[in-house]
Amino acid sequence: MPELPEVETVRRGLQPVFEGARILDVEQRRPDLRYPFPPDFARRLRGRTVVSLGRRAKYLIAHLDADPVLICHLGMSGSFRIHSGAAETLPGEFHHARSKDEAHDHVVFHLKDQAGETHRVVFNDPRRFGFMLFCEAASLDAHPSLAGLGVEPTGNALDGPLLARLLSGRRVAVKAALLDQRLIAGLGNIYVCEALWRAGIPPTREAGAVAADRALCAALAEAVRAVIAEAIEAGGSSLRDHIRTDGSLGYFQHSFSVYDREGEACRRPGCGGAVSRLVQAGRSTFYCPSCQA
DNA sequence: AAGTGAACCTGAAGGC
DNA sequence: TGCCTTCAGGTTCACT
Repeated sequence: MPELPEVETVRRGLQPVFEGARILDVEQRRPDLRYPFPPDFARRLRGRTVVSLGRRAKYLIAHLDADPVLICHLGMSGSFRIHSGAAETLPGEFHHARSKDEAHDHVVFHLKDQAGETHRVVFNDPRRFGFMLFCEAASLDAHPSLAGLGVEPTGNALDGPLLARLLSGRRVAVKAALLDQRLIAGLGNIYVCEALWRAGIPPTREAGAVAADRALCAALAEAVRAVIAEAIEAGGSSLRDHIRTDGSLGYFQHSFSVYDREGEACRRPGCGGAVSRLVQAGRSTFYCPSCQA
């Protein structure tokens, strides 16, 4: 699912419920997701207070009042739902068949916020590519999941000259380079396609060739930052099962220019081309052969 | 070393 | 209706 804008949308949705809240209890309903849960997962979280909920690339990072730090990744299909207020129906209480969706509710956090309100935060992940890990606060930056990550495409850090340095000398297609989390951290298949379209760059062009063109690098850096900023502003996209923490849908999908639009008209004014699909490194690339040439 | 493809897992969608 | 194949937002690992 989730690329950086979706993870940031989730973070913003969870923040008011998590930050300052005490973790009353954690239900861990299976031994593993993508990886096994850490030993004593629920026990180590119980009683902790959440100091802050941050994000690095596509990782959510919950800092607690004492070790450990909780690192969470949504994988392809992970999502959080918040149920606030008084005790609700417990699963099975009325002998309702558990819905198919509920079968993928893998973790439930029981929280009490500073105002004394209680919340249940449910992590659901049908494909189970998501994961939750612990890390000691002192060694967070050295954690294997985080240590190699590149620059965030938010803010102003990613500009033309930096992008040129990142792409310089690389023989891979620029599409693959933009997906490489060691270079830019947080881009995924959708927003890479969108950014390349905005900048008018063919996805198959060698990364090093883009690096050699200063104007092109400036345009691509600007396109990456703009598409990410706009998607965050719009509350993330909504593909299939991606939902925000309140259950509403992100709507950036309505402004996709090329992603999942194979055969449809290019949206660049005056272009007149049609969106094509090709496969690079096993993943679909959507682009306009007319204006990305 | 860098780059490609498979694997992880479930569900949705399309063809017949 | 069902059975089959293909495909999906990500990451990691095993190969060339």
